[in-house]
Amino acid sequence: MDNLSSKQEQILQFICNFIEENNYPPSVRDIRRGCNISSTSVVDYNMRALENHGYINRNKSVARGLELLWQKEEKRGKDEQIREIPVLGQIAAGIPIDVPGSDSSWTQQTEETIPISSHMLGKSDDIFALRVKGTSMIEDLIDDGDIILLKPAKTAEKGQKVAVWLKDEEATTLKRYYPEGEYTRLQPANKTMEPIITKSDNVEIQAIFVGSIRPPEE
Amino acid sequence: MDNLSSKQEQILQFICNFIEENNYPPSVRDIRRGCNISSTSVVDYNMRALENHGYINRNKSVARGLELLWQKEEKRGKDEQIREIPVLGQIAAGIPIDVPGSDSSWTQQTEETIPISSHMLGKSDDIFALRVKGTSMIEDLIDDGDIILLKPAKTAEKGQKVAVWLKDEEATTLKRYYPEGEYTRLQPANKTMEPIITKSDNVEIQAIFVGSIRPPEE
DNA sequence: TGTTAAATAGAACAAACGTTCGAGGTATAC
DNA sequence: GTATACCTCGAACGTTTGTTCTATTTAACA
Repeated sequence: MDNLSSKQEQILQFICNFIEENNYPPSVRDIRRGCNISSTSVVDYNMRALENHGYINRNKSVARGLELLWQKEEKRGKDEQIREIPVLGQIAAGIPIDVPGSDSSWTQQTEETIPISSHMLGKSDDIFALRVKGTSMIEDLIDDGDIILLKPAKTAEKGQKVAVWLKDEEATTLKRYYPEGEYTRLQPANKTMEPIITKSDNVEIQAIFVGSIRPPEE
Repeated sequence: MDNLSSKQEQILQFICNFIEENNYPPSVRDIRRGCNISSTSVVDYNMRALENHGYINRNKSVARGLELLWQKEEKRGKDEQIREIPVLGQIAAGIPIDVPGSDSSWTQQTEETIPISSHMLGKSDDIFALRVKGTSMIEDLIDDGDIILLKPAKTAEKGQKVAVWLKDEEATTLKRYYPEGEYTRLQPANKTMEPIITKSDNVEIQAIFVGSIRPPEE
């Protein structure tokens, strides 16, 4: 907020408060009263300045045809901190199951989105979410019903948690990734379950696990 | 939306759209045009009905002095799904350290809040968050820098992840909880670390781990 | 059919409103 | 001083706008 006189700042602030309170913009004369200005033309004069600086929009000769382009930092900040992450479906953390609509990619349809604070997201803008079915990753604190955040990728490093597409089985599953030459071991994080060992060219990495959100138990 | 004629519904919808588009409410004559109504008095007539039903507020003889009390389901829903969870500070997942301002309770000051979709929260309204320092819970997928969600509690069951206050040490730490008679074992989820074994009456349970949010790596 | 209430129509009024105009004020620079 | 840029003041004009008034149409019902 620079280039503004104290009066212009005051007017801007008043408009902001007025709208918040009344849900409709103030008239020129409302501003005159609210800011203790003696003449409507002074208000007009300063509003013109505000308009030129891009803080407001004015709709000529429309009563209260006022649009606030400027927002207080706090408010704008709050809005920007929330990103809508699409929940693209489910993924099996257990016996691989066919994911509805998965022709080796999820990016078709979105069931729903969940708002996530961008605190928790990096700058990556292609992160998506899946709801976990099964308990094969229970020891990695990924339980049935959890929501996991994934970043699309084609390759992964040993030990990483990845969503993989098994070509032969035509199924997708979430496992730890252990490439071992000709074969690849997909290791669940659950002692009661056996790893999946399959030919490496049967495995197609879809996305890498980057974060999880575990809904609290009641 | 009952008790409304189709014309009243149409007007309500128009007002909604108009505000969304212009950021200020429509005049009676705007509504007349927008809804193909022949007379302003018809608009007034139906607006009066809307006002009586509590869908809008009208400010007499104030141009565009119109307040929309009714909101579309979708929009209202979106707003309500976000809850601000306070991040009350840090907790050691490693060597217990004194948490700033912790006289066996965090509920004093709030550093910041993070917006969490209420999808991920139960109905509990006292959940708070802490930022994890240290890697003692790394095998439980709680890493340095993670944000954990906690529910205040005085007791816990064996094996649960809890935030405990160690009276003698005057320190707080996040560990798995294993009460073993006279002594209590606080087990880190990290093979390279030894459990803390201390007298049971030295342990004061603060909160139970209910969820975690792991910010994705870049 | 006639009766009654609800809805519509068009016109008009008074207030609210955005905007303009000319005159004056104040400060800074020359 | 004078010039100039910036701001203030009060009044006024013409439009927009909420509201009212009366007359007319429509719908429901007996």
